[in-house]
Amino acid sequence: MVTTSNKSERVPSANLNRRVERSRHAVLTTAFELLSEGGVASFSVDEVARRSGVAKTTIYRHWPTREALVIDACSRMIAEQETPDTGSLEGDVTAILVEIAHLLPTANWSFVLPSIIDTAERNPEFAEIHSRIQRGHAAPLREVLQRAIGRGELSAYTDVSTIVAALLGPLFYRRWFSREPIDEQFVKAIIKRVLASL
Amino acid sequence: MVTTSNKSERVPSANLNRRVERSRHAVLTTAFELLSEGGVASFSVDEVARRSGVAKTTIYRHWPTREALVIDACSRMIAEQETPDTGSLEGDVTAILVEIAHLLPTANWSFVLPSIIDTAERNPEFAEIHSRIQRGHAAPLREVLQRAIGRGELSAYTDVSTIVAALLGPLFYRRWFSREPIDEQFVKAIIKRVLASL
DNA sequence: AAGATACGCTACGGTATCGTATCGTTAATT
DNA sequence: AATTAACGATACGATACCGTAGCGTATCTT
Repeated sequence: MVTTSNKSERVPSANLNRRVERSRHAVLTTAFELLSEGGVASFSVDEVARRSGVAKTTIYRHWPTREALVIDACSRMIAEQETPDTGSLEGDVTAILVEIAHLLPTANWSFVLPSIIDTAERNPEFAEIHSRIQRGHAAPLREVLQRAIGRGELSAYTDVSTIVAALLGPLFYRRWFSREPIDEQFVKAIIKRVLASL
Repeated sequence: MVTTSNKSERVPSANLNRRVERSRHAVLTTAFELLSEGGVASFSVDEVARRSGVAKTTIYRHWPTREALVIDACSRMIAEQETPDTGSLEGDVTAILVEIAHLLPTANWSFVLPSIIDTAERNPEFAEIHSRIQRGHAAPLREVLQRAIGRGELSAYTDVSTIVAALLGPLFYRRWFSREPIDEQFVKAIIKRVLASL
């Protein structure tokens, strides 16, 4: 940036940022919470102002428009998951899917995701966000599959995308479509079927 | 409330119904169209009135509230699919999945479904509708699997629900989550994997 | 201590929507 | 032909939301 030297290009100081950050953080937290409850559709800046205690005028000083705030709040959902390394493909895949199965009924993002998908269906900005969230979910799985290919545990010609769909699809299906419980037995059954076919 | 005399029970005549049906039909058609475009969230009675040419007052004579109309329009999406009968399980499953794969990128309901799922996440009435739509999609698959069990082609202890999730999940995953194309090669790969494990 | 910066509060104007009321008109019933 | 039922047009009150303006206050910077 700029040196504080001769006259100045006014670098924002730490204290100043602390103040700005306080309201920014309060707003984003509330926004995310509101999003979890009602989805993108029922999200309103007025409500965020009411709940967070931050004045609406202040909110509009940080975000130019409602949509910008929603998008910013959505980005909070891009939660990278850690990639396990058990040594075997089956171990890795099991670890990942059990974790996801555990998160699906409870995690906040699982309530918001349909709303984002819906919005993404008609709004490119949300399509981009959805794409990032999606990649985040699939990333660990892709990695352990690639590693298995590296070890020679899988053929180098394996179609990773298909396997990912075959593994994640059934879980997501149960969470949002058939709304059946996702118990460990189910997860194991899916894994067994998919891996047996490789 | 007056009896029309001793004899008749004032059955609404055909002509009267014709008139009522005309507006009912116009409204429902427009409502469904509007739903396909913008989802449940952006659905408005005023817009239906504008597009359909039916006066808003008339709409409210038939549906007590906006939500009632939306729900009624959503019900139009419960499109039963026909169940094939090729003689073999693989033939039947292939026929069903290819058909779905063909519909997923184009059919109107595929644009609205995320919106319904989102709404269903917090609204019991929509949860019920979603459940019916869902059962409609899975029904043919369940049936051909049951038939296969009947023929002895599958073990009587096969968990049908798991197989359905394993087959439909990957397709839905690609349509709404990873947004990858669903070509015939992919469908065949999924079917092969799942059926090989039985 | 003095000036700059971010904030809170209240109040707008504008728009969209819901659901209702009123009243005149058209179509169907008898 | 007379009556009844459904419809259309307009207007309305109520509410919620967006985004902005004005102005005073608290906090930070120097």
